[in-house]
Amino acid sequence: MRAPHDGLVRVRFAPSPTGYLHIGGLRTALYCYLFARSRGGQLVLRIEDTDRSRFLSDAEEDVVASLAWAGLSVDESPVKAGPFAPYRQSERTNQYLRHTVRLLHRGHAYYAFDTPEELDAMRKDGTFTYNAAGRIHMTNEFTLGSKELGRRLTSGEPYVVRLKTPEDRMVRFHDIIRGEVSVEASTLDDQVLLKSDGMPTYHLANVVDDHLMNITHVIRGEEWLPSTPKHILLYEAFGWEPPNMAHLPLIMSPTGGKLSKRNAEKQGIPVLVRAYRDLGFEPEAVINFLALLGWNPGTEEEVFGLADLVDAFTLDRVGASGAQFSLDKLRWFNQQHLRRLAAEDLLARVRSSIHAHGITVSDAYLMRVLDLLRERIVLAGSVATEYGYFFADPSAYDEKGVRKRWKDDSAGLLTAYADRLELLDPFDEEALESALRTLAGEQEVGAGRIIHPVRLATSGSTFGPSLFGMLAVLGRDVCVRRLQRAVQVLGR
RNA sequence: GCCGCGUUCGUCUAGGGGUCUAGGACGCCGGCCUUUCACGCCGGUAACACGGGUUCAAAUCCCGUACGCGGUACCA
Repeated sequence: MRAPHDGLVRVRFAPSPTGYLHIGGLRTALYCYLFARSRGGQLVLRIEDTDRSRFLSDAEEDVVASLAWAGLSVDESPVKAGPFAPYRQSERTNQYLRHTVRLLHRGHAYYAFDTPEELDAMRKDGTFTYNAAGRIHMTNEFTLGSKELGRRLTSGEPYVVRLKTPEDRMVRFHDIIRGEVSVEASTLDDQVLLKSDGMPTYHLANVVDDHLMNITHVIRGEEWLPSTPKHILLYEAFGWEPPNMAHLPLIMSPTGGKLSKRNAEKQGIPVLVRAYRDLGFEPEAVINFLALLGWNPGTEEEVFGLADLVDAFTLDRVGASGAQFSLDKLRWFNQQHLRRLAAEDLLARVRSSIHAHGITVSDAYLMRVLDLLRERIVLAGSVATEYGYFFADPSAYDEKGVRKRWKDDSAGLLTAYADRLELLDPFDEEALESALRTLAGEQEVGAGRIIHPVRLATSGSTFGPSLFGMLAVLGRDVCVRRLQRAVQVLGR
């Protein structure tokens, strides 16, 4: 089955605005993007807002913002317009109506009047399927008679339109990732196409729009695989050539199972794209991680920028089995990407997260801090949280550290060191170190006897970057003040 | 229940009949470096779900079983 539009590849990402963009949704969008771009094709963002009861008004905005944050550009979207506008399904209802009528005329669809309650009751015993065998027991075009049908239709009684599933045949299609997939038509439901509120279901809207928008490749999550045969039937009913299909494996939680919001957050894994942004993750790292979750380049290369991914990506290297999300690995990718940033870019990234924490510092100072921290930060957002002592005096001293490092002679040694710092010139790394070592020599103690308490006093912590580099950045006044304060607080 | 899709180290994966005593990465463990914690470097742990075929030969092909996941809505 070849798509009709030779040459130009057109892919669509079609989220439903029922919530903010999920990390799994971003992965689908990414694969759509990578495939489209790697083939010199186009990417369309289409909003599938046909469920009015679950509609969330700012979800679309979040999708657009999240894609932009991730660096995934689209060629056509509700906010960008294009030759196939509108791109919100709620604004295309006339199309769905028109096509439903077409199906009705051709005998591929029919009117049905069963209420949700009646349907529930039928399904209670578990064996009911609304198909060729089941529909003769229901209230519809086939069981009502033309007079009653006409009456109900003209009197405005609520109805749905269902697809008339063929009785006994195999429905087959080729999936780029899974190969040939086939299912017996009798196991399929007479899918509702048009709901009683006049809106189309996903199935109808999706098929109609993909066709009308010249989509050549449908790339979506595996959860759609079971309903694809119904879509194939719809394409046939319309007399259209189906697009190429590719069903992506699902992202699973670290304990297996769907990476649902509840499931994931219980394990400390954010699911919303905006949460990764707020936590200070690098968009390229998130993208890199997501790309390798289900796809691999066939080489041992792992760190990719978006452009590299576009160059390397092919759909035939996408795996078929679900992959568990791993925060550890994401953090590793984040660190890799952080390191590749030019100094100014790193500064900009950290500056924005620092501002978000209400801290103000000069770029010059922050740059010096970053020189010290560059190799150790995993997350831009962690500079403000884990290395807060560069911006404010420590509010507490690590308890375990105090027990281990604060000795009887600490107060005396620190006081002596503080005195020397007052006079130190120049106040730089080298001078700081030699002053400390000189003091240690005079007092006949190991340098560590001073180094550790000094770190504790100036940072509140037992670990961190090179001590003397840190003191130099902090500056004379801050160092002296913190040393004296620690002597006061920790005493002896 | 029924339908569909999957199954290589704990995790992401390479491999697609002989080159597999199964490779890489994350994690974990050890060592080196070091004032600390990281980084870096060196080393280690650890996998072909099971059972039948096919074949001279199977992680690779076929069938079955088990397990996992998805679907089974007037949700997408």
